[in-house]
Amino acid sequence: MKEHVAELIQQALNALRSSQEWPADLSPGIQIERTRDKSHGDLACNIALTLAKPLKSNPRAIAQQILEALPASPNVIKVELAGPGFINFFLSEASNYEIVKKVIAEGEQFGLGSNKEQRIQVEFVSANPTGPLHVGHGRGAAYGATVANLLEAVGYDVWREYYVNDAGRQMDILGTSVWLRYLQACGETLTFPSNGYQGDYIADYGRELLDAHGESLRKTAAEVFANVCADAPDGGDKEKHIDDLINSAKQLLGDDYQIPFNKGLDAILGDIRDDLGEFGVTYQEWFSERSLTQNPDQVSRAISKLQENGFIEERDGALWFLSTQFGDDKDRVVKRENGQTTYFASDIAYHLNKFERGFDRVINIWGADHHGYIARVKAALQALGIDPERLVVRLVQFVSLFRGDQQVQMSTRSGSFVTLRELRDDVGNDAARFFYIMRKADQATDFDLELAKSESKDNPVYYIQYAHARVSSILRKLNAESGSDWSIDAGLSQLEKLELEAEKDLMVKLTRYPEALNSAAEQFEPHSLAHYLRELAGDYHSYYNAHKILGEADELRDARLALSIAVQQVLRNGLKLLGVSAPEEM
RNA sequence: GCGCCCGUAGCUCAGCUGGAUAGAGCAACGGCCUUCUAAGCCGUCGGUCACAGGUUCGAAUCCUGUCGGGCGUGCCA
Repeated sequence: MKEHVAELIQQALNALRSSQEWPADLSPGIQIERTRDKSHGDLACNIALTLAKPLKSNPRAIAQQILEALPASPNVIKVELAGPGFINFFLSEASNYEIVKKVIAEGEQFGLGSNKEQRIQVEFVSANPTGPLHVGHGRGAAYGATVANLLEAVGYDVWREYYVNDAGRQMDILGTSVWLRYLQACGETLTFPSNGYQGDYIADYGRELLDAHGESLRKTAAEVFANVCADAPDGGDKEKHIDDLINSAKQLLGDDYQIPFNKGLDAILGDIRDDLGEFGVTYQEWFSERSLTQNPDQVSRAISKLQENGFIEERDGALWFLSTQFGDDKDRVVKRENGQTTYFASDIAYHLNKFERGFDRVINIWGADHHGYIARVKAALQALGIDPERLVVRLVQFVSLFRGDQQVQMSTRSGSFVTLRELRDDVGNDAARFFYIMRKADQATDFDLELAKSESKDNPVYYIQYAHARVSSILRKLNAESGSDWSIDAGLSQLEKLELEAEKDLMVKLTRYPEALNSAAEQFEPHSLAHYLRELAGDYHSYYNAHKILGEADELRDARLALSIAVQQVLRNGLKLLGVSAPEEM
């Protein structure tokens, strides 16, 4: 309908231009808005206000001219000039009924966009596979999955990807931790490094390794700790201590070092994958960081490419990427003095790889603590000749858990963090998915566990689901009472019986769904869709409470049922995109 | 120090990218069930949009500064 009215305005402008009254090169963008106040009609256009300056004329006078040039339309019953120069459109009742027919006809397809022929990659979560996901990762998971769903819904070709950091020192620490636990399981006596992974699950992996491989990987504690620097509690350096242990493991095990390393990696990654799967979060690809360095070595190639383009400089034996030339705060090391490439170098290679795979746009969803990386990654893209605008980075802020007004203390360091799985077990997947995305992602948020679990209108998830279930409930009762003397077609042919203000409001709200979906997708802001659904549910609850459906005359009953089913359909479509179930009964 | 994000009702947050009289939900107070689920509905109360300037027909929204809060700022990953 917005498009229709915009078209009317466009025709009026064309007419005014061709009649020589206005300059021909005038081509303003036409904005049509929904009015906030009903006395302003249904739709409003501010075109006269924006034209006031270029035309050097009074906005009301311009609006008057447009109004006179406006072609008639069956959908518009009245057009008014109001306020400083707004043109207000009052739509016909019939135009509202169309939406009910459309929703019913399109069903699950209602609101979906057509193919936009653009490929978008969405990379999200990408937590290091060194332990279970915690509630912070959960927000990234819910947000990323929903953004991907929304983009897909409006017509983009979406590729969901998890970047697996399966290379680098952290993973070596993990592999070595697993091996040391294995040695303990074999009966070796040793002091576990203070900087190793302390979690109980690591000890489980050690035991499983013993079950699977017997003592083939066993070395004596004395050998392992032979040339290892003292740990911090013994007055040494914990970083040096763990690095020495890693080297010791690599030397003593040779190729077998891969066994405990992969044991840790596979077990944890498998757990993460299960966790996300249960949460309704799936990927097209789990992209291995290690694969970047293996035939061909894409990290070296990326560095060479930067070098060819003249953005690499050697300093103090290390290779630096001159990111300051693209607005970064300081230059960044890509290859260390010891010859090892940095994590950032892998990141450059990964992003080059993404664009070489042909994605038109790439969206990275990162934790807020990574925001310092945006400038340097964009700098690298620019240096590689890729338009940095094609990379969108969205940051997800932290989550604080509350139980009522009591904050749940969490600290990654002490290992007392709450895992995503614990959260899901506690409040359920639906509430978790919804609560995670109901706030703007770039804003820190409080997650009230008590509220998420409560079965009352205070809980927005239940509130929306309940509206959906209510419609099912009516239909159940209808079937039980009157059997089959009802059909949706009968309802659709009686829509003119819907003359209540509340019914019009509902229909207008339904027409807004595609707009809400589109805007949520393009802005990467799923929270706005969540708000929309809550409003729609609220309108329906009000309506339900004030007006009977069953027991009214057949024509009216059928019309109201059709409207109810349309509302239910939209609620279901929206909830599906958010990853929340739409129950038939509560 | 520098960079990014934020500041809207007592609380948690929206505000359709510059529009008309700033909106919801909690909380508080007062109503509504012999009627399709009261897991709900209706009403009342509540605001110097942190502050000060600027841009223009028009600013919570854009620009500058101040104050206050969060995060980041490794030859770590």
